[in-house]
Amino acid sequence: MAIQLHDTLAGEKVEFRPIVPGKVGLYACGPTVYDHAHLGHARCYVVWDVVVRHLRARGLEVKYVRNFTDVDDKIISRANERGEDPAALASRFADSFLEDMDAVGCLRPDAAPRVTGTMPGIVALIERLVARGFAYAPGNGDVYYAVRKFPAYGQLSRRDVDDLRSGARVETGDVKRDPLDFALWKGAKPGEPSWDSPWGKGRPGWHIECSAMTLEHLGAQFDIHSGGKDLVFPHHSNEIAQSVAALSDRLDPRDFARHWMHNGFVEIDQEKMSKSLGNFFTVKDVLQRHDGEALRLLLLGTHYRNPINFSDGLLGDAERRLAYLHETLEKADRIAEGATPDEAATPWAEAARAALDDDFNTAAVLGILAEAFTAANADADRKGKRTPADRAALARFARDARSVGGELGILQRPPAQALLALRGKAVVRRGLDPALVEARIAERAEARRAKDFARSDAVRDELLSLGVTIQDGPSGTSWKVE
RNA sequence: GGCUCCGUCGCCAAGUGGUAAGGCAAGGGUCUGCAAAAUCCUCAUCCCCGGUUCAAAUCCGGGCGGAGCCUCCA
Repeated sequence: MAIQLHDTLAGEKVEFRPIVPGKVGLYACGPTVYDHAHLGHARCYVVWDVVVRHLRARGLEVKYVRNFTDVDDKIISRANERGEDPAALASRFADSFLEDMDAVGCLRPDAAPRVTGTMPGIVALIERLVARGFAYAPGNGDVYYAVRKFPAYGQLSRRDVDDLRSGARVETGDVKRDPLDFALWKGAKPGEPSWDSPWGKGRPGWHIECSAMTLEHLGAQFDIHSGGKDLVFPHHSNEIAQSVAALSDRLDPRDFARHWMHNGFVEIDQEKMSKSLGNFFTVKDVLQRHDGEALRLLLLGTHYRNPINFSDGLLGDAERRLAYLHETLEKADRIAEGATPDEAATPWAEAARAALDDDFNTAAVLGILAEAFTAANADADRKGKRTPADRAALARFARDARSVGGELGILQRPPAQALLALRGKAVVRRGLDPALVEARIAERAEARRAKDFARSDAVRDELLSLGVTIQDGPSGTSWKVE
């Protein structure tokens, strides 16, 4: 089954063919670590995580590289505001980022290079660009890339250099030869961290780091480069210009990353969530009150290229939906215990994988899962004698649900544990005391034994007013919180 | 101004040439001491107008509405 992906450079969906059969090099632009991760980061890295998981599930050996940008204007200014060392601040937020990504179920990348650890590579690449005539040093300690020298500039974003020029900001006293030229190296200003270079002390520009890090970890040419839609221009356009000019003689944009994938934004009230607009939620804020797997489920409910609106209500829906999935799995496990599933995968699991083959259509997969879960529930609740075949079918369902779930990065915890975690967050949101709830339920059980239904219903109503819903089942009464 | 993209049931959301997945909500059953949960049934012709085609939500043209990029940004 061929994997299709929407390639920004091609402008359409194309068949994915690894450069080296069986192997994939994937680079995702990582965060600039000057603050905690927000939901936009969560979405983006959850998406690339699914890409990695699915490619691996299809038998491909994936090397996943995601960098940390730990040298940057904003890091420096934030550090100065707080009187903190920039490196320490960046390192602190990098740790915070990893913690958040773990919480939403992302696998760690195979390599996580940092700009501060890539200086020799960056300097070498800039030297090469200067030597090949694509970059120039005006003599003030800066080095710029000469955009006009690169014929394919703007191809990724389908922009014409002359159109860009008319909109470009021209600063007075600029040392750039062309307003579009961008900095590869910035001469050090007082009080800034800096590194030695042939042009004096300074630090790299924003874009060159990725060119250097991909070269170091994935080679001159690799399969997939990914990032948020907002990086198409200028960041990724500039990366192409740098890497291709430095490393390819024929100057073909394809000689860097074969394919480019970009994810859509998380929006709040139909507006892009971003730090500059101030309308962002950090992952930590959200996970304080909600479960990471539920957030992940919400993020996977929309195709990765489309915008996704975020609200508490939608997250609550996802949370209830996740509880349903785990409850169903728990039920299936209980019934199927000890049964041996058929080896062959269910048709729906194959359909789910096929949906992932088609540009990682996670939303379609969730639709397919929904039908499978409904059917499993119907089976599990059916009255009467259960045959070995019934139990084998549920065992197969549970196995395949976890297998498909594994490609999405969900449903990997034991259901009971997940349900407890979900309830735990709900308890926090409601400010409830679980011991008190349990005590009231015991009281109600006693009333029910005595057939005192008036009293039992009164207890139930009381709990309901606290947001606690109870369910009487064969093995006792369970409860959950809205 | 240039360049991308989007507009599908009350809400969320797949589908991008072959006659509208799925979820939530809603209404009606089953189950239950009553509930809850689960399950079953019901529930859209795809922003508007033209065109291409045997056939269009899907392609083309024109509107209207919304978003993004062109400056830091996932």
